[in-house]
Amino acid sequence: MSHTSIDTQRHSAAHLLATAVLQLHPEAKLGVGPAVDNGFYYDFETAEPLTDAHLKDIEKRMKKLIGRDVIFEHRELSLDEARAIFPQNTQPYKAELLDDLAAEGETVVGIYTSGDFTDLCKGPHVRSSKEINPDALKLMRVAGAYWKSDETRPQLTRVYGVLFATKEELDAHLHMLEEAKKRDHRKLGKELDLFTFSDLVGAGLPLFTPKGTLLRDLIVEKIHGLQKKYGYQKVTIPHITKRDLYQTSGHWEKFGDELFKVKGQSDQEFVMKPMNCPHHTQIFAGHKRSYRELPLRLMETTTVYRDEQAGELLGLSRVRAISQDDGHVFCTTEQVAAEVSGIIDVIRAFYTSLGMFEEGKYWVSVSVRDPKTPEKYLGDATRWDDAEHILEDIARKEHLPYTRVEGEAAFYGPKIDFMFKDAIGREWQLATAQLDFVMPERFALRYTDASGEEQTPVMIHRAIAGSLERFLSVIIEHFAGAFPLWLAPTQVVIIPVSEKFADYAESVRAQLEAADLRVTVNNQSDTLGKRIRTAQKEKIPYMLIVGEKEIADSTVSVRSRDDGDAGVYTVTSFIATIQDRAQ
RNA sequence: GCCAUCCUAGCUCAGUUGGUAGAGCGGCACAUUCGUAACGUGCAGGUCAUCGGUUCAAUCCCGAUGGAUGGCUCCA
Repeated sequence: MSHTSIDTQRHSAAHLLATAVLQLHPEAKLGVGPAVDNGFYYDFETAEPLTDAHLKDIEKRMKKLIGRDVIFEHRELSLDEARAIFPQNTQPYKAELLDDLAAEGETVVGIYTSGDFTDLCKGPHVRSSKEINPDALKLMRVAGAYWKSDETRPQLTRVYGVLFATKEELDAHLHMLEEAKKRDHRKLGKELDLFTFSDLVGAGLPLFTPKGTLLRDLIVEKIHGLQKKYGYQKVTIPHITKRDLYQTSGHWEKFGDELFKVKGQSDQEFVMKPMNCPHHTQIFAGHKRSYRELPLRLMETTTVYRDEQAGELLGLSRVRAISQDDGHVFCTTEQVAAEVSGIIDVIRAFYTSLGMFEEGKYWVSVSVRDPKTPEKYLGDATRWDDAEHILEDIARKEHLPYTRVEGEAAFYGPKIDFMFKDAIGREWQLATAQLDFVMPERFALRYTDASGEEQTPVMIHRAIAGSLERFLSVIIEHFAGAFPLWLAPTQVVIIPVSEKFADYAESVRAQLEAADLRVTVNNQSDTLGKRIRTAQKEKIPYMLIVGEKEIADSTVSVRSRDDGDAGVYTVTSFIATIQDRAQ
């Protein structure tokens, strides 16, 4: 009977994992092995690389150990005693941890022994391995991981396992992973024909099909509609620029490696734009500005290009050509709070329309400086303090579920980021509002205030969907491809029972199109059942079946993607029923 | 970029312990004209990711490159 917490069991399982690996690789050098969400891991450096093929054997050995009633015993040792157990030559990582502890002023360290395995460890642990349920344990995969998460240090092999209290919980977890796989946007993007990749075009460069492009346009139009009353104006900028722009903005120094370089006929070197803000500042700088023009709100949906590390790319979630619904507000310090509130209004309205703005489905990061590394941020400290306070105040007033996260600020200012989860719980930043006191200064932006003095405006960067690619990946998974009516690429498919009713189908199509609905007719010679199945797999919200019965009184038989048979409607009453949800 | 695994038809996947390959779905043709999740028959479609090496012979073994996946690092 176990009275220890599942986290304790997971941590102990990590020790058993190390024990099992040492049986196979007595020379293995050990890193660390903590409990994590749903399980545990341990990092190893072995002479022969550990691979997935070894997992079965290791898992079997772990289960054997569990059955053997291994007792976990705790001891406190002096540093020197511990160093004798973890000598530099055979266990350099443990030895380094001991050095770290010594540097922190520790004089005694905790040691746990379980069977013939001894580890440097604070605990706590189970008393006996029997407290762990072997049927609820599974090793999942191996992965590389840098020692101390530092890419300049050696890379160890990390073995991940999951552990629960019961086999039922393990099965439920594995089932959840299966379900998540089914709604993976990479799979659905292919099945629903939304986007594709080409080896000839390159990694991280998605190609959007007509349906995928429709989705993008619908999203962008929705955002435009919601923010109409906030006074944004569309602008257009070229996709390349001289490097001078980023040398002035400060981006060159920080992100030079990730810029795509472009050369023309002259020696002049251009770069693909990795962001739009510097360009937008030059629109502000285009002529003398008065305080009467502020806030000046510019926006544009446009693509930026970033040479992301190859290993970082992931479907649409992380790409090299990133389409942003990017906006920049130039305003006075006094206007900042109202402007940010307005942005949050739009974010709230937009995500509410998708059912994603619900408690527990998102959280908000008030991203501020890391006080330990002030050199990473540009601009003077007082302005930073003010800006961070403004954002936190707004988050509080707007009742957002926010957390202050140190070290997440951009180098030019603090920000509010809206974080949403995908199908398997990975979090993605979508909407954002970022304050910037630095860039206006660097570009020497000025406006004339009411008393005729020149002043520097504040700049606010904002995105509602963020990266359209990332946004699409999240909503494809959120809806498992079954988009709400207004977002469905095809909203209605008309299925005539047989070819004899094709003319009627066409007349129904014309009526629906006149009502601005996106409609297709499926006239293929497949059976009715087959065409319904096809529509269902394409996740088209409504199927209208028309045949002899319907022609007689100008009706359609409605089948809903989500609820099945929905009854008979006249064409006009069907349109009236769905029209509100269709736009 | 790093570690590991992987790449066979448009898609999902079999297969060959080295003798140049198959299925289902999809596509096309014919047939069918059907009442709420798969009618039937036939055909087309692959230098087995690319390039190089070993070999009498490579889709299979080795290497490089490209791409994908799971992590790590990074993310304006």
